[in-house]
Amino acid sequence: MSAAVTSAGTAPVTIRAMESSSTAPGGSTRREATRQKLYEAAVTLIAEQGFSATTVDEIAERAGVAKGTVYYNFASKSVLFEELLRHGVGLLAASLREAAEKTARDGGSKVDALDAMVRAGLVFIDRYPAFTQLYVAEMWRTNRAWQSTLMVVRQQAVAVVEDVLREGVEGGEFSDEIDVPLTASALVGMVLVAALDWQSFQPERSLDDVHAALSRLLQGRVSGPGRG
Amino acid sequence: MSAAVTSAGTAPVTIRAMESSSTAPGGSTRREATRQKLYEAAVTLIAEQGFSATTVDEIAERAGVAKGTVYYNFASKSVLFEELLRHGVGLLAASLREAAEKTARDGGSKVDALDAMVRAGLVFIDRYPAFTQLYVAEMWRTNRAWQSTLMVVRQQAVAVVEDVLREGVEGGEFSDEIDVPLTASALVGMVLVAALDWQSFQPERSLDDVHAALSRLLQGRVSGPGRG
DNA sequence: AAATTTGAACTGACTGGTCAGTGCAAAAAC
DNA sequence: GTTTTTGCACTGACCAGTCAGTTCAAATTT
Repeated sequence: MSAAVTSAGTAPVTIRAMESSSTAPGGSTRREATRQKLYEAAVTLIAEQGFSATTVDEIAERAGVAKGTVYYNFASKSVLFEELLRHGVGLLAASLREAAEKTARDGGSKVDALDAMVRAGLVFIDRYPAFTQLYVAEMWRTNRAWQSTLMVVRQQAVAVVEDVLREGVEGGEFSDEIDVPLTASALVGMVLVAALDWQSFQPERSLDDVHAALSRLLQGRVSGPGRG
Repeated sequence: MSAAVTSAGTAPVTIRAMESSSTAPGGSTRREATRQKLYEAAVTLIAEQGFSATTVDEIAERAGVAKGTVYYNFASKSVLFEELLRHGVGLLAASLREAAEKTARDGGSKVDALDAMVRAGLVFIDRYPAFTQLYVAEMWRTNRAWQSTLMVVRQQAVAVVEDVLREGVEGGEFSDEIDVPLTASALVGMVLVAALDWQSFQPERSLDDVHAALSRLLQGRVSGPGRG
């Protein structure tokens, strides 16, 4: 095994991008706009073709920017990709946490919180389908340079689900027999795959429709005869 | 009930089992052995690195074969990959169908059938983790040459789940309100993601353990005492 | 049964092309 | 006047696919 983690020495590249638009602290917004364009170009291209099959020239062209600009803004193709990952998952995690917290504020149960998070997940995937594709495609790869980035990024999202499950167990709402990490994974997988299939094969269906079907599954309302 | 159906009864599925003898025009055993070696080399490399990042030279080297041999046996890199996909999903679909049919023969309910299929899925992923990784990574890509192969291949596996759900609805065991295709997707996703996370992050856990956790979720036994 | 032929299977150096990343002078934006 | 972007030529590595030549076991001939 080589495990050649060569140049881990470089200074951490500034991870701004997320809070972009609001309150410019003397910094240039122009640069942020360029980076944003590059993110958007890269995310769709990589989702369609994969990282390796996507060229920097393509990204630059779709972003309407010169190739040199890509390298002025990002140290390398992989760095661009890693920052894109962090950027996207940051949005997702924030959205999930927001959904869970709102439910808590409104006095909802933990199942309600999970349900709200399922919906938030669907909304996110509906809004950023390319990012979701890309995430799924790269998540379980071993041996990749950005392995550690992915781990961090995954944990950020899954942890929110785990937290709600754990609170549910502690509060007696969920059986203390449940396996929190595994159940969280399974729930994430349920939403992820159902949503991707929805986007890919039945894009005309409404979000509410899909949400209703997943809610039913989540709440164990699958068994039992129909009204006929 | 369910759960106790260990893999003892199922026939061990070996990759070799698929082609073995029949349908060979030249009837050469040597050639089949070479192709098998190439499949095995390709599946792990592509799972690790992705299709585009994996070179034909690497595949040949790992298979212990010259590069020319790859092209003697397959028309191109993509063709090798497509045949690999068909090969693997054939095994999975057969395994799922077998599990469902055995449950039916034993007079089990449809929930039992689903549970048996969850287990069969886990067994498959446990045995061929690389194939599973690769499948997930390529499934939802648009724009790829083997798009149609993937569709066929996906349908082969998902259809088995859909069939069981549909039969369950018709027999009154499941609510006729459920959305069959979407629920099937969600169930597949649940198993897929939970299993991949298991393999990636907690490989020391037993299959029974993981199966038990998923069974609980499947049967809606998540909510605790008090039925909050 | 030894010598010879056959051809499927395999080999690996080679080719034509692609692509990440560089370098830099000039323009544009701020 | 500093920061950012542009445009474009260039390099060096890498890679899919090719092809003329080799291997060897079985078939055929002697």
